[in-house]
Amino acid sequence: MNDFQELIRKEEEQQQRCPHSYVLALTDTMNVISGKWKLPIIASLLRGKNRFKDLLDNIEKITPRMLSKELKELEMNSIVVREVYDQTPVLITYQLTESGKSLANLIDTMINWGLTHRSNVL
Amino acid sequence: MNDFQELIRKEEEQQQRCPHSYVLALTDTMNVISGKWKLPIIASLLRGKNRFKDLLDNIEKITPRMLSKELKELEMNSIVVREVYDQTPVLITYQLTESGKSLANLIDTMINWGLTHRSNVL
DNA sequence: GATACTAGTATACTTTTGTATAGTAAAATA
DNA sequence: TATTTTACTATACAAAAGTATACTAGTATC
Repeated sequence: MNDFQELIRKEEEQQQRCPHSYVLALTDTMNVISGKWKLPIIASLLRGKNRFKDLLDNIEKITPRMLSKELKELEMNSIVVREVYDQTPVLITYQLTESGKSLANLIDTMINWGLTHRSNVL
Repeated sequence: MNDFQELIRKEEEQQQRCPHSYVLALTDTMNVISGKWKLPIIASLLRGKNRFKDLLDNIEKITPRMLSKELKELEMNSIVVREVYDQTPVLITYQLTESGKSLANLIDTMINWGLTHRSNVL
């Protein structure tokens, strides 16, 4: 293959690749939902559990270390906001942002794919 | 809290939990797409790359070990079928199943969530 | 005053996931 | 005959992710 053919091939390849912004968007989404505890935490928050202890009780087998770590990551990714109510005793809540709440649609799509896949495989 | 109250509380909690089949479906979906290389492989297959070498060349930095390992997992999960054409030299292709192809919709949903999230965060 | 609850943190460890590097067998090409 | 191509496998290792267990500080309750 000569240089010209190689150039053509590369250009064709470029056409087939999806835009870089799509790759970034997909990576962002994966970062938000991947790991053992992200989706259980988000699902619990969608159901209205919003205190540390609520989540700890609601999510089976999660340790405080993991819950704390994951909540921090979700906060950094703007999925969750941590709010401190300066009462006595202090009350701390974790609320989903708009982006966080909008994950419900994605989760639905994932559940639907999973259900269809199960019926395909049988 | 007495036993009756506890019972009521548990029943309310049950109502809030999503059906077990949904949890299974979501877990299935996560298993299919999680890991560093699953989505790049699926995306390449969607673009028509179907030989081992094609994928190896098309997916930046993947090693043959990982490609082989992931393709086997995708095959076990009925996302991909490996076909051996008994020519000489032998030709082996990896094709997406219907379930595999239908991941394109899920990927689109994920990209759209990611794009919206990026614009929300700015 | 002792115990319990909330909201976590600290340390050490195990398991899972991914990487680096080299090698194989069968056929095709130079 | 030597090198290249396809389609992988093998071994060892490093890094990331998750677990187990214990602990803390502040307040509240018995």
